[in-house]
Amino acid sequence: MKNPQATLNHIETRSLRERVLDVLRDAIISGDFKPGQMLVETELANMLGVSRAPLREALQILSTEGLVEIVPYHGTTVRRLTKADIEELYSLRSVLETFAVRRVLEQGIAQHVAELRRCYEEMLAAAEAGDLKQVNHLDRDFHDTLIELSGHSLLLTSWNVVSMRVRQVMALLNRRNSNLKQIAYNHLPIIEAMEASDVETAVLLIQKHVAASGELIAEGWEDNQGQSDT
Amino acid sequence: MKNPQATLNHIETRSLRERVLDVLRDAIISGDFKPGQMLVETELANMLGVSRAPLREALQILSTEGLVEIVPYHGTTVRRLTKADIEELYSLRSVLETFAVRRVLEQGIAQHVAELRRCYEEMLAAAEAGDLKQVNHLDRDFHDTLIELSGHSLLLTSWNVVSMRVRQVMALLNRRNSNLKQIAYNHLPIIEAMEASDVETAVLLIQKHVAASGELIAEGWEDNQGQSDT
DNA sequence: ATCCGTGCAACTGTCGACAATCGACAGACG
DNA sequence: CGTCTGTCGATTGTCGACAGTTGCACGGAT
Repeated sequence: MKNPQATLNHIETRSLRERVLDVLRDAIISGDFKPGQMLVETELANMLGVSRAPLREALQILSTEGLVEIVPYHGTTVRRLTKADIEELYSLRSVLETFAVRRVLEQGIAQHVAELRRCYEEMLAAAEAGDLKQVNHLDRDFHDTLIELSGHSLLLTSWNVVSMRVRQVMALLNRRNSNLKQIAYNHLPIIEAMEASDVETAVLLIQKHVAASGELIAEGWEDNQGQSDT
Repeated sequence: MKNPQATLNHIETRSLRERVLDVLRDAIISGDFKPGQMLVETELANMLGVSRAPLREALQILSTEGLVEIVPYHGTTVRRLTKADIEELYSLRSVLETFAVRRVLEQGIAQHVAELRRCYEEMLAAAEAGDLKQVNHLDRDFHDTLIELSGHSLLLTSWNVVSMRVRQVMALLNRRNSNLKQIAYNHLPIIEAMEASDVETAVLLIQKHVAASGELIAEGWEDNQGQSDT
């Protein structure tokens, strides 16, 4: 291809199933679909302008990802999030991230940690600009990057499931924009420990980091938080 | 209901999708479907006597479970298992089981560990009877029980994905029936450490246990092991 | 002989229609 | 009045048919 025109973006060639999947997942993760909400197939299909076949395939996938609950002949609902779920979510998250830290440091490629620092710098900048949304995004990015750097594809897929639901929790909570800079600062010690290849300190710090936000959220969680009334 | 008759067991009411899913999953896990093998929808549908709709839904699920690979317009194949996959599988498995051990011991309910010992006793009995299949089954049972005892449902679902693929690896390898009793004995120290509530020893032992079998398998693994030639 | 289009066959992707299932409600019966 | 039973509406489960895409074999031009 000889650059026939500046750039013309790819036309959507992904299957309907995948596009439907993305739309629904986003709606759940972003909190547009509330926990407990009924997802009626014919309704959704009409809304999205597709037939029920690809829609159902997408729902099956969401089910295995734990985002929706399918009860045979009774319909699909957005999965409810109990306090116990939150506890499980953050405890497993801690385990996975700990594993990732160890793995990244075992490889000992300094360039990797540099990428984390770049995340941090951007997060700090966004925090100073008071951009809550961007801070949240970069926060996610930081943790996603950490997992990716481990170069462990199976870990990554497990992580994705956990990560999505964490995002859902955050969205339902609309994190009161507490001290943004503090959020950014919290990541610094972790990076520094990793730069120093101090595995045990890094592990301890990330566990504390995850546990702290987990407890903070679980503390004020009502089991019917952000729940649909229908 | 006044016990009209002793008991009559429920008739199969599960959806076709679920039943198809189980059949396909078993075929893959047991090695009947070889890695790389093409899974043609129309063929499978005819074999199973169902239409393609529920079949496809089952395939989508298998895809998210990592057992098959769906390439748009090109078909579905049983996922290949490379040496790197095995390494990832066993390393994550180690992490998950370690987490489970900690969690079980934190709860400190002695009755739980007793259940593990029961598994062990049965395994030993089967080993002495020279029943390879039963030993393998109880080996699985031991590790599944460990996870279940943690009472962590999210961990359990993550585990299931890992566990299934471990079973697939074992099936493709048709474990040479080495010293069966040795397999059973290997579990004893873990149980004893747990009974003594010696968390760190138990963790160390289970990590060694998993790492040992992982290395043993990865060592002799050809990347095209048990692969379909089609 | 090689290269390039063209049609074909084998799939997968999508759709609309029909069947099966369940909960709720109303009505019959004791 | 309570219990059981039949019916109904809504929703999911399943199917067969059709549309779209891909790779490949075939044939013609160079």
